[in-house]
Amino acid sequence: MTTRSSRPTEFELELLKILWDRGPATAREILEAIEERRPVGYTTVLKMLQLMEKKDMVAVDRTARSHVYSAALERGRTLGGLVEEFVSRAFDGAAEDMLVHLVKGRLDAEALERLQRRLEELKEEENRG
Amino acid sequence: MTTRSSRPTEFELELLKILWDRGPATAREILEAIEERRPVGYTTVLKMLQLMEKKDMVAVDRTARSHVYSAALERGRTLGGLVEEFVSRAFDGAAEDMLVHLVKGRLDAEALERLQRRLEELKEEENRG
DNA sequence: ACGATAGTACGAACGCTTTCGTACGTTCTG
DNA sequence: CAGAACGTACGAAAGCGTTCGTACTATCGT
Repeated sequence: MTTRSSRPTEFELELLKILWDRGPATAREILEAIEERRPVGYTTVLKMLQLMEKKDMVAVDRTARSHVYSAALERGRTLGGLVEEFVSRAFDGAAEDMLVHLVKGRLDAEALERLQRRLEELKEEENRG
Repeated sequence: MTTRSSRPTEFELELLKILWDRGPATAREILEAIEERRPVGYTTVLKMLQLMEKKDMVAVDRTARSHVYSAALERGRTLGGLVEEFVSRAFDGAAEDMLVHLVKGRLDAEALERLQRRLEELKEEENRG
């Protein structure tokens, strides 16, 4: 029975991405990472982390005075779940329909080339595995 | 000045998709379409449509007693905007990273083939346009 | 030693989406 | 034509995510 990995909200995902990128961090460090992009209060971040702990989205090391938080959800699985949900919500699960939108306007010719190569690799993997 | 097409919420998108698929419809018809999947109250749907009218997401024809609603947002533009937002939110805009998740587990070998052909077309379009 | 600084905990409120009850008007039907 | 059935309008509240103020405790510097 696979663990019911809960769906992170927007803010939760923002925090998780920071933890995935930078590894374990204190509330203040996380705050500073967020503040590079937008203003936010320290207690807001802290509260969020506390709520996420209750949801088992982050783990906390309380040995030091400044608690150290780390992501408790696996990156690939979490993002995969979000993609899955989004495709189902917006395209009734038709991943290919989404692809068109993804390519249109977002990828130039070079990116398309790279993408095609990547697909070629994935296809071979699929043929093997 | 590109029109600020507002982002539909989950429920709003559900209604829009029904209108895109089936064309103009009354509240009751829309209700029935939703009820094929989940229970919902008639006035809930109606209220939603009224709110969406205020946001210019649907247009209403009030000539008949049963008002007839139709989507006021263009399908491609709306879905494209949602994709854009999602990729930016979850992958910091790296559409290719998302691709991997999309392909993994969701697309089999045949779908990959189709996808590659579709990409080929898109690439040619891009070369021209 | 004690004021300043930095940390945690948490209640409370706000905004947004969703949901429905209720009031009221119109149309159909026997 | 009276009552049922069907339709719209809308206030109100519940649920959720986010935000912050405030209270409290621990540590640091002089």
